Amino acid sequence: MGKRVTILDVAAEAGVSRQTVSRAMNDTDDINAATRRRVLDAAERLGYRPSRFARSFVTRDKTHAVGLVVASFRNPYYTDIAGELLEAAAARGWPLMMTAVEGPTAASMAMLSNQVDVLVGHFDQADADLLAVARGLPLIRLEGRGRLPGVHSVEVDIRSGVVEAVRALRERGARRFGMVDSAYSVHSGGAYEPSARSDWFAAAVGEGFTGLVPGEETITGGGQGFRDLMARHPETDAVLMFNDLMALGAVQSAHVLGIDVPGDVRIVGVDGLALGEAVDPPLTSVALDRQGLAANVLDIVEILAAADFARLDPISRVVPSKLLWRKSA
Amino acid sequence: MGKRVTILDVAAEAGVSRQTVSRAMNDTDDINAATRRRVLDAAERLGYRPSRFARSFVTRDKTHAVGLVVASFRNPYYTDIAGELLEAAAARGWPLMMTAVEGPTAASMAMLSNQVDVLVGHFDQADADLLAVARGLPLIRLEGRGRLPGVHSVEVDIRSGVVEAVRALRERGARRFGMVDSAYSVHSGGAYEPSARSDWFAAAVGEGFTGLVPGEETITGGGQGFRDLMARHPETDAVLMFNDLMALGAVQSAHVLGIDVPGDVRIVGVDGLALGEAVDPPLTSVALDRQGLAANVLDIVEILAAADFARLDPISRVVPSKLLWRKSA
DNA sequence: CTGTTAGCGCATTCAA
DNA sequence: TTGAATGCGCTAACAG
Repeated sequence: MGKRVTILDVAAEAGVSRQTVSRAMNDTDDINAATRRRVLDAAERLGYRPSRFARSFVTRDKTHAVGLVVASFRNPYYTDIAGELLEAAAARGWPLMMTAVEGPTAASMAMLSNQVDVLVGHFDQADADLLAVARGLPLIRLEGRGRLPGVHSVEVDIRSGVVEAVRALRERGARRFGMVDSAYSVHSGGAYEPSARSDWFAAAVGEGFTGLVPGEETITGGGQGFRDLMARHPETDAVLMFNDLMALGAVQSAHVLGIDVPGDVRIVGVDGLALGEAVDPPLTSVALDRQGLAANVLDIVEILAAADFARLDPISRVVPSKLLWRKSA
Repeated sequence: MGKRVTILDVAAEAGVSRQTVSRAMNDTDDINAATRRRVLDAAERLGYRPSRFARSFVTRDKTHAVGLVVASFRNPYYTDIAGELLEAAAARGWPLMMTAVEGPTAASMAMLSNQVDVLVGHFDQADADLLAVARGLPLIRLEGRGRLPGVHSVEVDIRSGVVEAVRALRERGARRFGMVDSAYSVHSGGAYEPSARSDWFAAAVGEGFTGLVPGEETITGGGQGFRDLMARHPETDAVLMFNDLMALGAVQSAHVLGIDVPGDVRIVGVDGLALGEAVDPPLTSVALDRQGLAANVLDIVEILAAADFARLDPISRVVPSKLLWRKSA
């Protein structure tokens, strides 16, 4: 592990000053072509590569390095959002870095915090805990609300979409509503606890709510939950699945059970994944406006950048959801 | 937009030396608790945040920053690989950065090249072109072969899996083989050109090859291609779809056409996406060993890191594919 | 426990 | 077109 080859070594090798090497490497025009060639050859010979740290240190250009903490790459919900963010960031010319965490995030965040200017993600932790591991970086919480200075957020209004979905389902003749909820809850200590989503749904439905069953947040879990629901409440003619992944499983289960969708039962998912097109019939869904989400996140980043990423009071945005009416309901 | 708050400002504000500020910020233990408090308060008051550039510059620890160029986040094929890589990198404690490119990659690569030590991706360009935009960084080509120094690669052996699939299909009684190929080809100027995958399939099948039709590399495209194939060659009883995404569409199309899978037609995809579980029947697939892929990539990174990311002669690895036998064939 | 002294490797002034 | 000086902001090594 020999010493690093520096600009000085190249300068000596080529018999020029280090500034000339710098000019050659950065391809500026105020340099003799022959000199450049000679320098470049010397650099090649020595295996010289400029230190990216020294370079970014000295140029100290304004960066907009966004660190994205992705909960899971197995779940298209997150990758769809990541893709949108990446695309939007690239369009603005900002590097976007990602890390995926499936367990405790502290280690990943510490790693990222040395590389970026701001951290974005679907964080579970409380504001204070987040701030503690963020090493002074501002945070943008996705689908949650930040209260403390330095914790900003972009919320997603699923509720209005759920309400609209119920209204639309009623219009089409649905009378008995059931839901398969997520069995997972951050706050409960293992026991199932109805999600906010299920509360909204129950409130919107009012009369005619047949039942609520929990299921794992997977395709298989959704299928299982749907079977449970239909076994306990066979009169159900409209089902809201906690998310599209689970709804995919529900549609598949309906096939197996000989239940016609949407003839016998109307199925609605949440998220609006592109994947909803993969099943027959294509999934109707309370869709998240991902582009709007991404745009809002980057707008906040822009504001933070203008303030040199100082600890500003919380900036909060809300992105409405929209009903994506396909064939399953 | 004022001048940056530096460690010196904080030192002055707190009435200590800059080294003490450094100690307080980095939370080392050789510092008096009261002093640290005072420094931290001063830092907070001034809105001080250490320059990550200066910090990484001066510590100059060995980094293993891997830059991943992802072709598309809409395609689970790439995100599954990205997830695997991310997970494997995190396990080794390396930051992994990603960028998604859906058009020309030069701009993205230039951006990334300032942030990472090595570039990894499914590159379309020729070695020489890659090297030109990589600004001296070594590259790892996924599912391709590097020939020039500095261009390493991890190839995936789909061929053996295809051959094995054909053998297994024959064993189960299949006699007439068709394939829906990808209509997309880098090298053709727009015209359809059979893929290598289709050549292997045709060679493995020999007698009994009914037809080859192109389709777009999407769920819908796969469904369309499958319909085309069955319309032209209704005697087909086994179909290889170019990839799983297209196979998802084929299975869905079969439903619509009243074709029983695998009773009437056996359908095999390629890639082994987790998504294959989403359809009924679950997809049989020539699966890519993603973990093997990720491990090999990181092994190469490790070798490169040991050589300070110099331009080494090509390192090439090959990851075998394995048949994932589910229910569609 | 705290302060002092030295760079890290580069690009950006300036002169020549 | 090239070279000499200067400093970016920080931490490591040593001193006190």
